Amino acid sequence: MSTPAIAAPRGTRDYLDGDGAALLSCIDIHRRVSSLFGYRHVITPIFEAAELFERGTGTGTDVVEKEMYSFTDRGNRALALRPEGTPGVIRALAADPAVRDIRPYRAQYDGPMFRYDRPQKGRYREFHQVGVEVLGVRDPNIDVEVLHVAWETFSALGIGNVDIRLNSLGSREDRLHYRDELVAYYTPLRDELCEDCRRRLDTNPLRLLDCKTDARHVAAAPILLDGLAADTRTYFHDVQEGLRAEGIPFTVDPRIVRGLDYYCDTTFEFWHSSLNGAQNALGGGGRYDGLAEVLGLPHTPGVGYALGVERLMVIRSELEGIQQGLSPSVLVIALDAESVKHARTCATALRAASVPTALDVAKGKLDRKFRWCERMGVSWCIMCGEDEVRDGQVTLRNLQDRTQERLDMDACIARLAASREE
RNA sequence: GUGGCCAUAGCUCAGUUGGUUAGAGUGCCAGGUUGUGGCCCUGGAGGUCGAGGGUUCAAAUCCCCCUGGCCACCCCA
Repeated sequence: MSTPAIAAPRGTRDYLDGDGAALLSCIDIHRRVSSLFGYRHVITPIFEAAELFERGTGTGTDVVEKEMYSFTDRGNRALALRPEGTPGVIRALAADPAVRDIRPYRAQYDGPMFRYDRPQKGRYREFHQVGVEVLGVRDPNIDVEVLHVAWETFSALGIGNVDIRLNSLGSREDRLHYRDELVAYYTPLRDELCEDCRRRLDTNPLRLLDCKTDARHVAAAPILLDGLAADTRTYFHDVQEGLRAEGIPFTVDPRIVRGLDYYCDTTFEFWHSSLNGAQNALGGGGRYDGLAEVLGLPHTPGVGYALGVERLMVIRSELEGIQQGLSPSVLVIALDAESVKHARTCATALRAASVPTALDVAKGKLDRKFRWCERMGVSWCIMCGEDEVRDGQVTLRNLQDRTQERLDMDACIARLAASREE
């Protein structure tokens, strides 16, 4: 009693009971949808060389500079818990001789990510992402396909009204040129800017466009899209045409610049009205043709997205009628010690017929067992006692309408299997 | 990393200007009822009042600090 209990670390959470099912349900749906589009599972380490993110994600980004879980192991290696999935997936795929020349290579992934940030609802230090990457091909139709997979995932999750915000950052040269333009525009205005913006002007000028307080300056600022070279402009145009042809709605938003260094050309975010704040996104992504080279790997163009599972869950929890996974749908109860064997046989047969079945052979009052079922969402009970063993039958009770009947085992199984399909 | 609100039973919450044994509802357990749960009755368990320190004769209550949650920033998923 004197030792204090150990709590879960700040910003982490336990997924118990229905929450665990809800998390897995989102991940399962994304796996199913992306598999339908031909995306192969890629599983990469949860920790990587810290340098992978310093070079890939970028040392100038908050994600790497302020939020990364970096540490050295007992062999004095500089490692980091992954703050995002893309660099690891690119490292694995672009380096592997068996797959790096398969073009395009469609990859899907999911799992925990880590960022040292101040926790809030829908924002944790350990959180989960699902995502895809397509490597090896630079083609607007691939960008469209990636957005299509995301769109189908939202649909399969039952999440409607997703707002796709689309932008193009152009080539690296376009972006550097635009950066200079922005600095030239903002520098004379320095004294009129808010404190944050003065800082951004020095550190990350693209972020000036995110400012809410200096909206009038943002409105008059030069627009990146206007300065794009002809071929990148055509590329962006083709992406938009492709989305229209696919019937995927989107909004072009020149302020979508993304927080990671490696993006070029197409970038996008997924917004939803029930998440607070304009900066709170369901997910995002874009094209990163230069990333592999920055990591010292052969040139490998790519495009992908990542979605925050906890944010998908926030939205889904506000929807009605979403089935949050399966609990056992039947409890088999042995009413006395002599009936345990009969109950076991019955449970085994039900599982063989794919009916989720829990077995209760413990002592205790029947009414407690019924209430246990109620709390667990179990809707059927099978009772085996002296009479049932004698007749080779079971008693099947419907816990919702409180009716029950004596049946042969085969009839009982057929009954339950049929009721599950409704 | 900055600012604001908050923390009492498993859950939802009372708790008077600081006052002696911290309550209610609900849930849980046992019995009334030997193999049948929604109502009723009886009894029971369950609290370091988030942690630590301070003020005081006396702290759930006032002060400090820490931890954690939520909200708004920063930023992102």
